[in-house]
Amino acid sequence: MRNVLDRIGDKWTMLVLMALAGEPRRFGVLLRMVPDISKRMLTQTLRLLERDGLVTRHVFATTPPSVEYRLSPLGLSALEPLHALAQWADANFATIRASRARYDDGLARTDP
Amino acid sequence: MRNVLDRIGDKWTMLVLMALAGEPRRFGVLLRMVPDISKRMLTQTLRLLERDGLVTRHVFATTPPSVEYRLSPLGLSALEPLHALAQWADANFATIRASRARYDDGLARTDP
DNA sequence: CGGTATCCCAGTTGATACTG
DNA sequence: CAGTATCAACTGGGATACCG
Repeated sequence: MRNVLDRIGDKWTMLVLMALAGEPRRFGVLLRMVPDISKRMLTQTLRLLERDGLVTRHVFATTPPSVEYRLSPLGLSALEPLHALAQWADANFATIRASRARYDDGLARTDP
Repeated sequence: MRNVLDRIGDKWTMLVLMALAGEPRRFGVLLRMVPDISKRMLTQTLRLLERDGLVTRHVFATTPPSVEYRLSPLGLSALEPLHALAQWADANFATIRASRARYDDGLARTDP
């Protein structure tokens, strides 16, 4: 189970999964959708998701070639708990930011 | 939001949070509960959770001193989506393992 | 007991360049 | 377009030692 959570919890997986929600996307589109991800990391993340069976890869023999990635049913099912988490994060973002500011301020005032 | 998700998605946070579910725990207990975590990492994780307001720290002036950590209401609320995710991981662990094996086997057979 | 301070290596990532 | 290859830089985190 650690293995599964580790994959989902890595820096890019969740973002990629969410970028694939709804529609299948092409490589280049994903690259533009996920902020700051590099080709290298996008490729790696997609391969790992494919390996885990969360994403499927479809190559179209056009020129230039286009490759589409889409969520498998398993990948789709993962989106539910992931959305719940994202919603939680979104709902409590401000609170957490405030808590951080208070904490950091507390350190700053007692130390210098 | 990335900042929030990054914290939750790191190697230890989720494990520590879940170890704190239900009861408050002392430092040493957490150290033993979370497999393979070091003092250094446990301390760091707890500080970050405290900073984010998910965990509160309570010092008891006994000898030797004891320190208890407990989930704040915010931390408690985080547990819900986290449990949903853990349940998903648990439910699909076998499927994913199988997918990985199939994928790795496919690579192994076509390459050597 | 519950930390903090250092050191340091291994693995991850970003940049860059090249290819089918 | 959709990758792969290579290499340097950065960083997480383990090991270890010491402190209140």
